[in-house]
Amino acid sequence: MYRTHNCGELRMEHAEQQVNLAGWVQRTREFGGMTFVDLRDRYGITQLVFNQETDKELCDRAGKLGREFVIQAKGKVMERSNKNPNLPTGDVELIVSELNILNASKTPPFTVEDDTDGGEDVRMKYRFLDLRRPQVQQNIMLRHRIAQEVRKYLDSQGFLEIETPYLIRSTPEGARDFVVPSRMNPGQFYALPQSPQTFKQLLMVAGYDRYFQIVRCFRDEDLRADRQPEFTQIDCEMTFVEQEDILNTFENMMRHIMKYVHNIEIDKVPRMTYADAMRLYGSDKPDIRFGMTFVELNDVAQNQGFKVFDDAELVVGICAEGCASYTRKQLDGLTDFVKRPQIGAKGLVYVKCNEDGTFKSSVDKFFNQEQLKTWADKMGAKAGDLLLVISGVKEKARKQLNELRLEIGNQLGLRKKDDYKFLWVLDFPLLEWAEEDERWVARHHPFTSPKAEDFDKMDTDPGEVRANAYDMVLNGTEIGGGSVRIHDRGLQERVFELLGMPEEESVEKFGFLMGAFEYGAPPHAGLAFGFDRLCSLLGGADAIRDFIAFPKNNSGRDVMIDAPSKIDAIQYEELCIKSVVPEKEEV
RNA sequence: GGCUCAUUGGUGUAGGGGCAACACGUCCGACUGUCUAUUGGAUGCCAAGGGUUCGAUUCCCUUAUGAGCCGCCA
Repeated sequence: MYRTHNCGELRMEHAEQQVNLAGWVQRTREFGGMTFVDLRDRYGITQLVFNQETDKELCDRAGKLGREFVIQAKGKVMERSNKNPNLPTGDVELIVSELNILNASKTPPFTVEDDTDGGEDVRMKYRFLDLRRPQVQQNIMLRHRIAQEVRKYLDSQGFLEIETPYLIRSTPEGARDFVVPSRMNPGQFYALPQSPQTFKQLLMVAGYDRYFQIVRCFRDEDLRADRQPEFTQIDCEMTFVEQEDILNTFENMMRHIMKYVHNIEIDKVPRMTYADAMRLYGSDKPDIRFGMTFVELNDVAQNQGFKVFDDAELVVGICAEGCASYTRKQLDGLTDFVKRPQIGAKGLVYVKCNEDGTFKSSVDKFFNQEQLKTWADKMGAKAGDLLLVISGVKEKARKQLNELRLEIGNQLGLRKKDDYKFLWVLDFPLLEWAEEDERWVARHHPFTSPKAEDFDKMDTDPGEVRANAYDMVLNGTEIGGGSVRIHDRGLQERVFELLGMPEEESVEKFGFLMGAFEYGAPPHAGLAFGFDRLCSLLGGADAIRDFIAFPKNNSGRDVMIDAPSKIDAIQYEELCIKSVVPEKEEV
């Protein structure tokens, strides 16, 4: 046995005991005839002490230990004369009698501690060192905990964890596929799954009425801080259930996770329709940690001579409580914020509700005090508040005001990371108009069932058809979503028709599923959670990278193992493929 | 596909048309109670290529790499 205890466990009660510890040298402190060594493993740090008076040779060897050396130390646990209240093990130290260097280490390029001096780049290149840092280990451990609680909960509810294949066939809808050439089938390719969608539905047809999987998914799209080319989903599907059952089951899953991971009890998760979310927050994933909901001002702000408003489809505002004291500079800052090309607003109208009951606005030329008061009343503003108003085409204006609302929320500190507010968003539209292809595409996926009461709109007004689809939102981030699936072949064919997919094509692409649906497909529904994202939210971070042991960078590269890489000519030959990368890019 | 920013020692930053500053780390030395120990000393030529200039790390262009965003991500 290399160790009898770990580096985070020794306390006063262990005093006088003979123990063995093993770990990494965090740092050494030489102090004349004494040497202190901080020994670290993932459980904590314990101080080792060497004294020249006791054993000069041993003390000298300890002084020569470099950072990140792997050592084993045997000795006696003693109460410290100078205790360190900052360390859980700070009451004791190990008086070392035997020191074994298990492995020396090159000097690491950055310090392996929470407050590291290393930048993002070096840390990613030496990810194995970065992963030694306590903070990163906390993240990885949190991920483990959440995964275990998910399994515990779903198992308790009768869910079966079933694996599905990674080498599948390419499907037309959705994101770009990663493809894998098949050596045994020249000229043909597997695709890596964007999600196990069709397989889980087949499992439902097969009678495994409660399925889940914590599973890797692959999408070949451009990346962001919260997007990786391979990411993990908690993928679930249930048979003989309605939307309500799904909502309850998975709301309870989140309740379970919050309770056992963070010891937080969450209330009944509120629900909001997609239409309301758009109207009140301008977003399909509203952050309901704070109010500041949209108020539409068309009736009080239009037709009073201000052309910008009169020409707009929508005039909509928010009331920022207590912000009437914003300076000219701050207001200009907000205006610049919404005018940034990413947001694209033409401008921003503000109204300060002064303490004396008067109003000061950027449109005083066009509106008198009385008129401004009707705005303030409509928005429930009181003295000291600031009204911010945007106008334009409905959808765009809402999107812009949403960005502004979130920005103000940030500025006012209303978006606390440890304040967890869950929300179900329901009744998403079934379809979305794809400008580029000039056709309707499934907003969720093509197996999503339309709401029965909207069936008659499918031919007349496809854009208005709502789906039995739902998203779970946490603090303004979509953490999961799903739908009640179509289990009727006739309805499925009708949806494919709406999507402009001819029968031959749908049979070619989804024939296996359609075929299966002819052999007794039960009603079923499901959803999937973005596991990495959930971990990052519960860990209080923005980047999911911090919660993935070996993430990829912005351009999909693993800088540690330097992937992707070229392959040998022989591999091309075997796979019957040819690279047509232009010369200059071949390097 | 587009936009923005960045690239200075082992690491993180500062600087600025002629001398590269600070901190951490590392190495050598002092010190018997430290725990961001303290203390004395040592340690870099500014991503690459091209241009402007008497002179470039600094200004300009290109490329590469990285970060963030828009498009994209059912």
